[in-house]
Amino acid sequence: MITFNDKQSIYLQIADWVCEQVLTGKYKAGDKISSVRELGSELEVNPNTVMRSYDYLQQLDIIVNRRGIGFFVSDDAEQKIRKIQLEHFIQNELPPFFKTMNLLGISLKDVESYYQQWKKKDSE
Amino acid sequence: MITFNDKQSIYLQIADWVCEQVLTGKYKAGDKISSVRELGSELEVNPNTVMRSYDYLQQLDIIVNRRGIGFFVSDDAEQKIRKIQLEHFIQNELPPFFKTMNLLGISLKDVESYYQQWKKKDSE
Amino acid sequence: MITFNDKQSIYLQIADWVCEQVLTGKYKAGDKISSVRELGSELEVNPNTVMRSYDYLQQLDIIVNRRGIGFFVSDDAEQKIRKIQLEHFIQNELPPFFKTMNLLGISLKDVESYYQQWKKKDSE
Amino acid sequence: MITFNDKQSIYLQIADWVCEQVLTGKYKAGDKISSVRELGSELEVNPNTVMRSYDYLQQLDIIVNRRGIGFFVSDDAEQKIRKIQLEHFIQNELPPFFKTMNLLGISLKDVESYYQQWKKKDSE
DNA sequence: GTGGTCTAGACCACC
DNA sequence: GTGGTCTAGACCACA
Repeated sequence: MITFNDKQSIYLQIADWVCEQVLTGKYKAGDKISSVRELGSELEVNPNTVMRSYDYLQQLDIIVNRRGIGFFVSDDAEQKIRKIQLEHFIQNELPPFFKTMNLLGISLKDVESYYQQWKKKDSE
Repeated sequence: MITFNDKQSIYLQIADWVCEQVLTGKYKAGDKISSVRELGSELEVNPNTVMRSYDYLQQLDIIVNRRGIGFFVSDDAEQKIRKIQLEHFIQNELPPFFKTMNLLGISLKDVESYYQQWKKKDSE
Repeated sequence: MITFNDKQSIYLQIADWVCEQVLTGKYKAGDKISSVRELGSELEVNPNTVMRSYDYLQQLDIIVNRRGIGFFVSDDAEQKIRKIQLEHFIQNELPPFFKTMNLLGISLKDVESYYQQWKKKDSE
Repeated sequence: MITFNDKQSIYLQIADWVCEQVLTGKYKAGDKISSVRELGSELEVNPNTVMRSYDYLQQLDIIVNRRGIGFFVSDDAEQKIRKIQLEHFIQNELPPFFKTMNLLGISLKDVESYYQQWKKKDSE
């Protein structure tokens, strides 16, 4: 379901994955998300780790907890995620991305052609 | 000389910085680079940390050691760096970059306009 | 458990020892190996030194790390080790060995008789 | 003239090379060997380093110094070298060599075939 | 002067 | 509990 990356902590990768489900519409506002135990066993990860992801998402008001019932996608989750990720993308991802492009002599046209290739692969 | 970032370990940032010096031509093939002690005191960092960077670069054949004399930029350092970084960029940076673009609904034109802004800032 | 040799750095001797455990089947693919602290106190060596060994083995894909859990013998560790050591033996050990044999006038028969003696000692 | 190896100190490699010249008869008992400066510039090495080699060989009574004239191969140099190297070979080289053979499953017959190959190459 | 190794001890994030 | 990084300081061999 997720293939984990070694360079980022697992709980953040799980949180990102949940956000992705929201952005792609697989999780909608008000939906109940998998329980900590479910997701833990599914991903072969310690439930504590999943709990940490949910804690993190809860702090960002992306999910809410109803005691004894489970975690639910909050009403404005999608907007929140969009806002947070867009900000992060522009401030923290684009500048080093552009810097690397410059250093390696990669033009926007090059990026565009890679983009076309990637879209093909992705749609397969 | 370098302003360190909290998200990556110092020794990797030093290694990256050395690579940047090579790519921008400030260090050329055969040049002696600063000794671990020199660079350590210059960056206000422990010499062991610099040593770790140099170790790392040596494994990649980007720098070589001459016993008792110091570290030198290897002959094909620039090619090596270009190859490694280009590969990394295409395989590990572009795909998640495109994925995020898609998720957030950012087009290549958007990226281009950010690029123009960034170039202005950079040239100031 | 290991008696260290002065001529090679400790961290490399530890790495070699781990490889030996794999080659002799004491560690099998997927096994968790001792934590850096465990092995450090067992060998009366600083944990950092063990860490350096593990770092080295990890670069060779002989062991892998699971975040927060420990180091594990990688699936193809034995093959990797065999390949690396065989290559090293043939390219870097045999030629000077033969050269010395020639210079000192030692024949293969001589070597064989020493071999028989060594096997006796070893089996005691 | 010599291609230096990174794993051993240069002065020992130079000393080994001198011994080799004696064993192969290129230097004979009583011969004057290259001066420290000559050999230093020839090998592109600091004269101090060559001096250290000569010091080392002098301690072993393999060469002798005649003040103001130079270093000379001592009368029993060849025997001395043979004795020292043979001892070293049997005590320090053979055992780990046999151990590696065992671990990697290499037989004496394998070694013999490699030996034949090596002799061919060497005689080219 | 150069690197190379090791120790001791600290702090951190993560599982 | 796990590894990962960094510091401070020491000692060594080498050029």
